[in-house]
Amino acid sequence: MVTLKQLAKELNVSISTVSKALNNSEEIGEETVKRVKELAELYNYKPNKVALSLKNNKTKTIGVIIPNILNRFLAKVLFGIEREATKHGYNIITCISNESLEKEKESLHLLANGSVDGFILCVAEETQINNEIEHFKKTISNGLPIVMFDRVAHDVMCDKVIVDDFDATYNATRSLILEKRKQIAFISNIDDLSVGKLRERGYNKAVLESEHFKPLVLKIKKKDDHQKKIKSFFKKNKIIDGVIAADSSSGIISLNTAINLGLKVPKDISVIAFASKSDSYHTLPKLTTIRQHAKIIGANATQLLINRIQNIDKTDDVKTIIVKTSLVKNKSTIH
Amino acid sequence: MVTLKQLAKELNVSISTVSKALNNSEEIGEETVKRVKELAELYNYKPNKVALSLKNNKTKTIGVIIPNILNRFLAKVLFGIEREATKHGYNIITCISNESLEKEKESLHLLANGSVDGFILCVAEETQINNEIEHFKKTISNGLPIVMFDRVAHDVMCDKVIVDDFDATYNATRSLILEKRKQIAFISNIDDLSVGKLRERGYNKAVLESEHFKPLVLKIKKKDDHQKKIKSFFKKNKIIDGVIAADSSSGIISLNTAINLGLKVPKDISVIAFASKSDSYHTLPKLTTIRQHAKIIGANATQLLINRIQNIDKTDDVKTIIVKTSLVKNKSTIH
DNA sequence: ATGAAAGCGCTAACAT
DNA sequence: ATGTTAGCGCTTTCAT
Repeated sequence: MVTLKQLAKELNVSISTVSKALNNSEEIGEETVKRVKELAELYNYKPNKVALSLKNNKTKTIGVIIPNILNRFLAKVLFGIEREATKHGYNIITCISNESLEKEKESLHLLANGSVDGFILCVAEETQINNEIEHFKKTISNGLPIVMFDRVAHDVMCDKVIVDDFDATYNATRSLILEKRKQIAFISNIDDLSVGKLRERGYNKAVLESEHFKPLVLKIKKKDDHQKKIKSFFKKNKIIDGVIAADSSSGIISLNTAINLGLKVPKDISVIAFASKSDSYHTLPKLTTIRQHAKIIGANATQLLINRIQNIDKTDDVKTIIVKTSLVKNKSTIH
Repeated sequence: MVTLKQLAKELNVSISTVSKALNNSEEIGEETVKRVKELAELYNYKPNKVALSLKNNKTKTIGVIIPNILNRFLAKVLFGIEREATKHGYNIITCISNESLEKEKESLHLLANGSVDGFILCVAEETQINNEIEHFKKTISNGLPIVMFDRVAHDVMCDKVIVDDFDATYNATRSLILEKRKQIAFISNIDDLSVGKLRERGYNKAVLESEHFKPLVLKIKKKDDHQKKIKSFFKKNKIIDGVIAADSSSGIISLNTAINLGLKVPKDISVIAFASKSDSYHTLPKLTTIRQHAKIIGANATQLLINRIQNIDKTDDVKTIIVKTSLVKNKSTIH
């Protein structure tokens, strides 16, 4: 990479002249500007990012810490973050916590050495279970803003972007009740997460407020064989004619298992799941899904963070944006 | 963030003394080292990454450019890259080209300003279609090494990590032939990609060398309705009793569609797809898959790049690592 | 044992 | 219109 120094030497002018010329300063003569720019072009000069970062005490880089890149929702949020960040001239450094508190702490720690201007993160499962928040607070008090999305730590004062999980699940459950379903089950493999609990509560509310209904919940653990669990759940509870799935995998497997057991979908049983569009193609009939608008969540989180970094909002008040879900009806439900 | 300067001031010693003390230099007195370290600990001092990068002319950061983060395989490779990079003290800056040549060029260009020490990338679809390679060559000649994985540009001299796509598909097709299948179809939505073509050729070879067989290929475009395409393909070609899918989506939809059409799997029809373990759970019976060991691919690519950055291999020869696939047999095939 | 100074690449205030 | 200098935070060589 060619530097100002080298250009200056070759042009027999000072470094600052070159710098000013390239930055279109009024001070420099027309002729000189032309010569400088031509040589810079020739050598494909680009200002060294590291030097600029040091000078400005800003890296134009965002640290993103996500628990699991194989989760479609999280991957999509990352996509949204990347796009929005790029739009504003920011790069993203991605760390994957793998749902581990230790790795999350370490990532936060390692990047808090001037590598990034702030963080966007989704709290790791282990962190939520242990309810640890000190590392977040410390980072913020060190002057590095954090924006949390989806799974958030409520006791940390920072900007947040969340989903209306409770309402979404409540409404989805209501819609199955209106289909005159008799026994609606709730199936989840994210019981440990804040959002998993919210979804269950939304389901419970809808079920309990209609007096003829009783909750019926299946919680699947990571190590379980999902297919087996769901199959035996269905066999044991033949009465089930509706499923609300807290995650895409549970939704897809539920529908396919129902069909495997000889049930007609949606005649005998309806299925709704938190899932993406492409997930809905993985069943026949296509799955009715609760869409979380992951890309928008990512974009919102990024905007919040950049605002805070650039201190556009002079207020110190933290903001919480709630991104509304949409219930996208396909053929796995009647209405 | 506290700096050496601040520590020095507070301790009434020079900056270089502090620096040396923290780096366990022999030159500094025991007592001083102790005082310095204690204060550094107290203030949670961390060497500024940007300053170090400038000094060392090394960022310890890798630029990763992937075409699509929603592709499970690519996400998994990214996971492998992140893990291996972290292990070696490297961060990754992720850019998503979105299969666009322009974005790929731009990302390469933007990060070639000292932001990263080298690149790991998977060539964008548009780049492969247009067969553009100048931007890669330019980057390399600017002194930034590139490692390509999966979809590679053969005419660019750089390290590569690829999959044995041809052999894998050939062998998978052979295994269906040995099941005495009569008409094995090949279904792909990645026809434009180098790996898609390799897989088709592997299939073709297996089919053509057994004289009783004829190739039967369905190519799905991005904009198509995958379910409809596959359903009508099956309806038009009732003779199909085996499917080799070049991608997970085609595999899952093929199997579910077959069942939807009343076929028994694997009795009436076998399905094998390039897909991951979790994909195999999205069908009943579980899908027999060709596994690409994405994490290993990511780890290998990272090792190659770090070796080159650190010039551990003094040779200039470029290396190509072929990561072998595994055929993981589940219940969507007989043998 | 400690400190001063130079230099990594850049910008900007301050000379000339 | 052009140049000199200082400084961002750090390491390291070279004084003292």
